[in-house]
Amino acid sequence: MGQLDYIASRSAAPAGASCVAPADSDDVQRVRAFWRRVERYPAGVQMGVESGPGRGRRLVIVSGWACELRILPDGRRQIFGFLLPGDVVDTEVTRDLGARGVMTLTRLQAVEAEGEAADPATPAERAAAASRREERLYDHMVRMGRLTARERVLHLLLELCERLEAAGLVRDESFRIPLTQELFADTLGLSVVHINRTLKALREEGSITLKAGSVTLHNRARLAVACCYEPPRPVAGLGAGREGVRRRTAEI
Amino acid sequence: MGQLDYIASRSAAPAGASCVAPADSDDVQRVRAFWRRVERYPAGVQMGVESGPGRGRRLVIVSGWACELRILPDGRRQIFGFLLPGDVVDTEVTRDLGARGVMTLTRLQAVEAEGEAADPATPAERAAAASRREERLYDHMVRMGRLTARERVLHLLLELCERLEAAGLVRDESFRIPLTQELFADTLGLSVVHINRTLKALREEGSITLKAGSVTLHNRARLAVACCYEPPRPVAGLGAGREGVRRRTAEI
DNA sequence: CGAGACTTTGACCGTAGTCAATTTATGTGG
DNA sequence: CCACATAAATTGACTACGGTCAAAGTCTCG
Repeated sequence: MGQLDYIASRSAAPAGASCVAPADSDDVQRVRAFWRRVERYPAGVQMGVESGPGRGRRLVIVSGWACELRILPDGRRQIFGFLLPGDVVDTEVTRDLGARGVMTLTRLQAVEAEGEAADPATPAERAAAASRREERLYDHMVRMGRLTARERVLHLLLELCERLEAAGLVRDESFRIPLTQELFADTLGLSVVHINRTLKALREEGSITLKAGSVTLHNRARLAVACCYEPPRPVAGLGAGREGVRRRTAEI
Repeated sequence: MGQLDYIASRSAAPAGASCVAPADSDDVQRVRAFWRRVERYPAGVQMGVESGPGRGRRLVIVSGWACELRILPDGRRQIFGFLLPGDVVDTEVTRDLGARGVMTLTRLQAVEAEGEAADPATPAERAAAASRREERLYDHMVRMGRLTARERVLHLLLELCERLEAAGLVRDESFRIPLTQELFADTLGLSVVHINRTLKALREEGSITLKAGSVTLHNRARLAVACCYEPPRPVAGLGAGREGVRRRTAEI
């Protein structure tokens, strides 16, 4: 992911900065090579359905959002999670149909991840990424199974903020969020109307600012407590005991 | 998993069958060797917390149930899924604390999976198992996010039936289920009281029989339709297109 | 038989869903 | 730059699914 980092830091440079470096420096060559490999997708399309030789690829998102989802036969829709810049879209698993689809939510730029050998990510890094991804699935289940509407929204926003921050896409606790309320609803297992009211309440109580596709979270620490959000553990860390185990596991 | 199969078919033999094979046959030796390796755990304990050299092991469940779960700071509990005979408990991931714990629900027997080399499961089989596991996580999200209480219960029962059937633990569409209503509730994101009423309704409408820790599903095909349950796809299978993609992905 | 865990039931409440109409973007073509 | 078309956001009125509280009934096990 060295190249992505490189590009990211580049584009993060102040817009007005003049670039007067020699046109054939190493950097310039690398950037050009990078952008030549970038693929573009429009918003609202399903990824990874080309069943040709292209399937089974691992794409790294450079910019834009996508989501993993399933649509039930009767039209109900469930979104499992979002794919943000820096995340890997595994087209292999994707074509696994009924189970899970991947859909772009915005225009998207992505580059194919190099093969195992050339991949700058170490096996340990890959494993860590997979582990974090799985943990996000668990978080999402907790959200839908045990949190109230208010908590669900906050919990999701905190996760997104955290991840976008890692991608350098958060400035002053605020970030762009290309989600309609319908997408929120299908993600959190709520109705659009209720999402609307919940957002309204959060705005009115001053917890968040949300307009024109940008969110600001006011006092993340407080919000995290309010919705049982725990930031992803650093790296290793040994497990602590947990209470609350019921004694008898009787029959039904 | 050849050994497990072997044992399973053994214990499935009619209870009254007399065993008069020579006491030192190959089979007998193998069975004895197998049972010598079996570890036993009581019900209601957290697995994989021993942080000694034992952690990071992969145990295959021989008999009994366990579940993966998380407990929130305020006591709310969410169960992510169940581990049944034949499933692998990955103690490695387990000690990853706050994220996910594994708790036995009954007395449990398990054997340590052999290392990569000696493991009779091919890499492809392992991958398939991992993929099926992930798919179950998606199923569970759909359950909690988009299904009604009635549907959630049916959907879960169908999944368990399917899996237990694969393990040879279903007879005449019925199987033993060591879950309290509280466990059901914490799995499906509902309250105990509501689980109770939902089960009552399902019983009264004749969809299921449920008593003394055994369930019978009446007309699985019909029930599957009633709750949008799709049995796990065979193996490969290419993805079909899916409709319902919204046009514009506007801002919030 | 008694204790504790589990199940069941009733009464009542509240969060979230549904339906439908209105308002506000966000485009798009002229 | 404006008019129109369409997607998205809002809002109100009403409903209902599911939660909470509390009490009583069952089942198991020591």
